[in-house]
Amino acid sequence: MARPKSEDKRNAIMEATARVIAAQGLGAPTMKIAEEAGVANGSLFTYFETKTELFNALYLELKSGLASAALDGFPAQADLRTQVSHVWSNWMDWALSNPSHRRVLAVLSLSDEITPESRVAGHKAMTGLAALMKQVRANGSLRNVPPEFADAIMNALAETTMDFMIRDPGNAKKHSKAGFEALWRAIS
Amino acid sequence: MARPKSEDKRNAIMEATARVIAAQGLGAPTMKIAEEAGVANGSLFTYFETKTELFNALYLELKSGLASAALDGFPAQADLRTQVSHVWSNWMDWALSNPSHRRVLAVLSLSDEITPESRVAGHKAMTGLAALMKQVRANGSLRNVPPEFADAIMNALAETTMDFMIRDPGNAKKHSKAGFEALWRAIS
Amino acid sequence: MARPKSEDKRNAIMEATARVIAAQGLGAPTMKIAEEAGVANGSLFTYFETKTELFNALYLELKSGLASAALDGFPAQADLRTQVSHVWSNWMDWALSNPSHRRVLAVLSLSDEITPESRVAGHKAMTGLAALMKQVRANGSLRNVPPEFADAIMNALAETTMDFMIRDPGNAKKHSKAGFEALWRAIS
Amino acid sequence: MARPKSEDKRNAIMEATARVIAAQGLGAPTMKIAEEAGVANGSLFTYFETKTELFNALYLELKSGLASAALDGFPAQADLRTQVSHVWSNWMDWALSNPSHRRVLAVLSLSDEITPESRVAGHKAMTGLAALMKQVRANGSLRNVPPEFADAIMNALAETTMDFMIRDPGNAKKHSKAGFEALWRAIS
DNA sequence: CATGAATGAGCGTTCATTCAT
DNA sequence: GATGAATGAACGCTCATTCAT
Repeated sequence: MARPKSEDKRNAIMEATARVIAAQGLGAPTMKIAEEAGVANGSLFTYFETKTELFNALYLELKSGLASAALDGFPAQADLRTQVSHVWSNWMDWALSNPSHRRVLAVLSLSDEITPESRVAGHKAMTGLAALMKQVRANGSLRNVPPEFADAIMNALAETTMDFMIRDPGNAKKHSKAGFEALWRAIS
Repeated sequence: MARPKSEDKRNAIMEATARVIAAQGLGAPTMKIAEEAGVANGSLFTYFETKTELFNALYLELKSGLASAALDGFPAQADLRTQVSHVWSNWMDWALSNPSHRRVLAVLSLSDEITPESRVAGHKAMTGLAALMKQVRANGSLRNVPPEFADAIMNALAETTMDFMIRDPGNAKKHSKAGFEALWRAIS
Repeated sequence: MARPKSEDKRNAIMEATARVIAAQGLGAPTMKIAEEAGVANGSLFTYFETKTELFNALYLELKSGLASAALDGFPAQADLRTQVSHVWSNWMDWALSNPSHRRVLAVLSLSDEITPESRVAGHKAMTGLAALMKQVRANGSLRNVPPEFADAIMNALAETTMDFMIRDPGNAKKHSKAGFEALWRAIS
Repeated sequence: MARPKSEDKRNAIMEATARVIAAQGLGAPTMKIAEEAGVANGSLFTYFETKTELFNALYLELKSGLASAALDGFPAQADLRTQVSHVWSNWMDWALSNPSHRRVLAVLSLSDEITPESRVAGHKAMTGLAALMKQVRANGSLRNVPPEFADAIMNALAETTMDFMIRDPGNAKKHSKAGFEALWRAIS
């Protein structure tokens, strides 16, 4: 499955997909995606065998982007609260500067076009975060719940907070702080 | 007055819709829904003028069902923590006994077929819960946060918890308790 | 095929049909016709077994109405030109006071829902006119053409003239006269 | 540039449309048209975005065909009667050799799927004829009548004559002559 | 490899007609 | 007989995917 000729074109298609999904939801026609990407509709299928494969690839790319943004400048030496807060801020910043990516990721996550394999791979991309969460759990109230549950709670609170920041960007800072405090109370 | 419109049939269609959405997501074909409901494809449109109308009706019904389940046996005299815990338990029970309803409600909530009017009506159905949440906010850490944010946090934690209960029903009780504790820490 | 209960209802349906065809052309849904007539959609089929039968009945009724209007006050003693002119005027008056009937008749005539039998019957209704036309032909330039041809020419010129009168009612009188003169020249 | 759109296929669709309309009237299903044309139902929409667009294109093509047939071999130097007679003959010949085209054109002209723009364009295609008609009017009895009225009369007589020629082809020549004489009397 | 025309299953919806009430 | 819900075949059109150029 060596990557085909033009990495550029592949990226163009992926970005176009994000744009079209943001605008029209799943059900985004491949024809419109191709047009938006500036390629012929048939060419799309040179890069992705099916629409489902394209969606899964996009899901993974967005998830990776999110994970790497979240860990950017991670303060390895700081105390736990600072570390979690750092990740939280990065996450919120990413959402605020890529609102449509955030929306697309939310929509894709809900879709059943995304295979279990992709979901697992998505979590793998979060490895760095996982380690952090592990510490959180070790020391906090979530000591006795499954790891995924703790992750999911963090994720859920983050998603909720992001939604509010995007909806009301004037108070983004405030919402981010409130969200973090709620998270910290929930998990610590 | 000829054959009257059958409430049974209407319900059958609604339930069939829930089942088909649960299985195939939005995009559920009206033809399959009709078949599943045991009526002719054309009959569906006797009860709901459009697919969108059907989806909105289902959204409202599920939302109302959830709300009334949540408030069932509400302990009006108890202290706040007990009240919230009661609602939480009801909610979890509902999800556990109607896992597909829960999934469908989540999917519909995300869809942009659901009109703003339906969303407002959906919130109206939650009036009882809203009053409870108001007290929670008044006394807790979410004092200074927009009401919708607080609601959304509660919702997010509930959804997350439900997912885990459904995924691992053997430990449902345990997950429910852990979820509630996290919630209570987050909001109180 | 004794006529069913209410002659009134039958007429109401017929008139409603004319109105709906005038507004929407053939393809007028039976449901809309029934509604317009103030009866249940199913009742329509008590009076007319099929939509086609209804259309044929309407065709005949309109044709008869036209024929009887055309012959109203026929000046049996007058000379030929006066007689033709009288019929012509009646015809034009009918069109002017029933423009929608005229339109519907035109549309129906073109449709292939109207059976050959109905067309023949339609001509029968014109018996009186036929006798007149026979005289015209006997004495004029159309001596050697088939009777139907002569009839058709008169019909065609009449239709054309009516269209212009309806389109430009301010000059109705003028158009009627011009049409008659053209007819008279063509046939005499 | 991949497979180019095939002019052949476009024509096949257009002709198939004419055939199906001739057989079943407007309401001709796109699926049947496609089948008749030997293409997949979806392909029809590669060539014509909507059924309406297809019908308008066909209308224009038929109208142009008629106009160019009518003016074929036009005797520019001859006297007026000869010129009109020439056009008349051409018209009748066209109808006789394309009876279904004629029927289809008649049906389409009546339909309200044909846009005003198409009608204007249709008239443009008739420019040559229009000039001829102008002379006819200038010198004849229709001097004081709106041009459209005169055109419509000519058209009506032509249609009537064609009908008879098609119905009774054995006497086509005779009918054509009789029709022309009636026309000439009417307009000269 | 890129292109875009070709394909045909599938969709939401309509509507003539039937039939239980 | 009147009613209007029930039926299911059709319809115009879309779109993921294939394939000739």
